[in-house]
Amino acid sequence: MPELPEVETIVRQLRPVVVGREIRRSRLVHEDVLQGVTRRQLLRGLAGARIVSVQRRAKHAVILLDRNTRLVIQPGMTGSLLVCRGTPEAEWKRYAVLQLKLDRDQTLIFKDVRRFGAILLLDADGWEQYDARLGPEPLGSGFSGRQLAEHVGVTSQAIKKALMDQQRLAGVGNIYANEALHAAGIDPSKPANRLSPEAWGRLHRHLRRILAGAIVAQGTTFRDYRTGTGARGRFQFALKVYGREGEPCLRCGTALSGTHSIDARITVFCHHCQR
DNA sequence: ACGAGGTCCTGCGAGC
DNA sequence: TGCTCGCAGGACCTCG
Repeated sequence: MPELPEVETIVRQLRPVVVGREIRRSRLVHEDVLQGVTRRQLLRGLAGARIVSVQRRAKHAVILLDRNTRLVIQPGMTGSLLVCRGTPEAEWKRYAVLQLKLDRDQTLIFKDVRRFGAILLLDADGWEQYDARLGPEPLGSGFSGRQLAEHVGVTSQAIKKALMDQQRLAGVGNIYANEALHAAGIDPSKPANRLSPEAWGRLHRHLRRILAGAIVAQGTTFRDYRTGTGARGRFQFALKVYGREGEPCLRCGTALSGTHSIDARITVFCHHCQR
């Protein structure tokens, strides 16, 4: 389940390989991942285009083409973006959704087993609207605890749900929301608008620390996630709560609780440390 | 504006 | 051994 650190890892690896490359051939295997674009429009939009840059926004990879259009890939839960030279291994091709043959013998593959992911092709206006619907980047320079509170703390929703709302804050999903709330000692079910300024400060600090650390570790591979070269991340070894339901809290020893009561997603927390 | 719940899709593992 | 079923959940949708 690629979140901010996973997608950041992927785009950092893709960037040196694919920037400047020309798309020679495109193959779209599944159309159900297309959003707001038809097969014909996509293939025509990609044919012969040159890749200008590869960026990340929220949990999405954004490939800028020399026609001022952007190929946006949302990996969803099980999506991976992979590059290789020559022929990709069979495992990559098996669940390929989109395969791009580039010059210099490079291949870029978007594979997605469950196809919860999405592919968009946006013009400048479309991108502006897309970008505007996403909240601020938590690792952006100048992103403060105060800004976090202003964007996330304006709702009575559970803080965990609000944290994962991409319109309020970009890039945080279930794993890092669980981790950050535990590190900050905040009850995931607490209404977001009831956090104290001190709590926002702690959450801001720990969220950024955890996201940055996860990028260094090249992300969390729980099941499907792979880096841009097909390797596993290493942050799963640094997780303090996610996947540790029933095991002792590493801070106080209390058995960690697990619940699906917030947004129907697994929430793991320490009822002793998180108030 | 909120929570609850459904939808998309497939692999995997638990349980019978 | 072989089957069914629940679970994993990002983004989006409807309903009350």
